[in-house]
Amino acid sequence: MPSPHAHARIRPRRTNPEVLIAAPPPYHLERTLQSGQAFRWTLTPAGARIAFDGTVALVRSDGPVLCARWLGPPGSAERLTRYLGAGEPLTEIEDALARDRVLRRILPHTSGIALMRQDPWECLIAFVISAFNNIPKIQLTMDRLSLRFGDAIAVPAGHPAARMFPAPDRLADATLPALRGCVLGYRAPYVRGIARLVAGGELDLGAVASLPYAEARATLLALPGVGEKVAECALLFAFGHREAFPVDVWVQRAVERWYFSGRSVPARSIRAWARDRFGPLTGYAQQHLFAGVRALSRLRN
DNA sequence: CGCCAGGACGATG
DNA sequence: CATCGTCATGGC
Repeated sequence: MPSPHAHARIRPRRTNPEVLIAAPPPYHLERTLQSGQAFRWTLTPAGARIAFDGTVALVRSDGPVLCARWLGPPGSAERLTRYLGAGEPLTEIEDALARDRVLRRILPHTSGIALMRQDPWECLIAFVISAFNNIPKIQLTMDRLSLRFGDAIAVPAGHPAARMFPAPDRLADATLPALRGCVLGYRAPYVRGIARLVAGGELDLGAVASLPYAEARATLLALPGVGEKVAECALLFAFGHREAFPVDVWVQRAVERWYFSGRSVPARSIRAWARDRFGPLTGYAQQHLFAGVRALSRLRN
């Protein structure tokens, strides 16, 4: 007859151990997750949660480290680190950005934002959905797609059920009404069109990832529902091309107001200007301008 | 209720 | 090549 103590010893542990990920200051987890790069995170008092890499990651910030725990099968700390941009040399980056008079003023409100390295497929679809849309509804659509078409991930009792973002073949086989049920609206054929190209092997996103910026950009621009802005977002947030500079309405207003005395400048000119002005930090400059102008807007309203 | 949303697309000048 | 109306639907 085993004692209660012995029983406790052989009982499998209910939770995976925590993994510590170095994220030295100024790295700022919440700012990074809320900077409009990713749309499938859930922020809770216990930390930020996402279905990622075949499991569920729960991450919280604790000083110079991130404490990560997998609620599903054990995942890869290395891939999570890369995803979160925790290894980015932010001190060096922000010191350089602060030489710009505008960014120097913005940085106190946006410092710590890291550029992420998301999954190209998911990121590309997220920004196709982002077109003529608002952020809460982008999140809603991504969640509904996952709920309807994604694989379930087993999590311990007490945690909300989780599903992966659906693989390309899942969306390729979906009917348009089913996709519209995920509030995709008029973008449904775009999403399914890209899904079919990937599932059919005509578009190899892994191969695109090894292309230089200009060629990767041209490849993305040929896809349905992908214009200049969406392509730049995928290039910056998933493919790691730091010279990308997505110009949305917010960034356009910010640049026109803060650098061009308020006169209107075409988006193409702004991109060229940014690349010339910020060089290898172009993508970071954009991310701080976007976060900065939105923070100021929220402050006024 | 009316306006808006991290734009893309096709049709016109 | 620049401009312009249109697009589906939930937030706010």
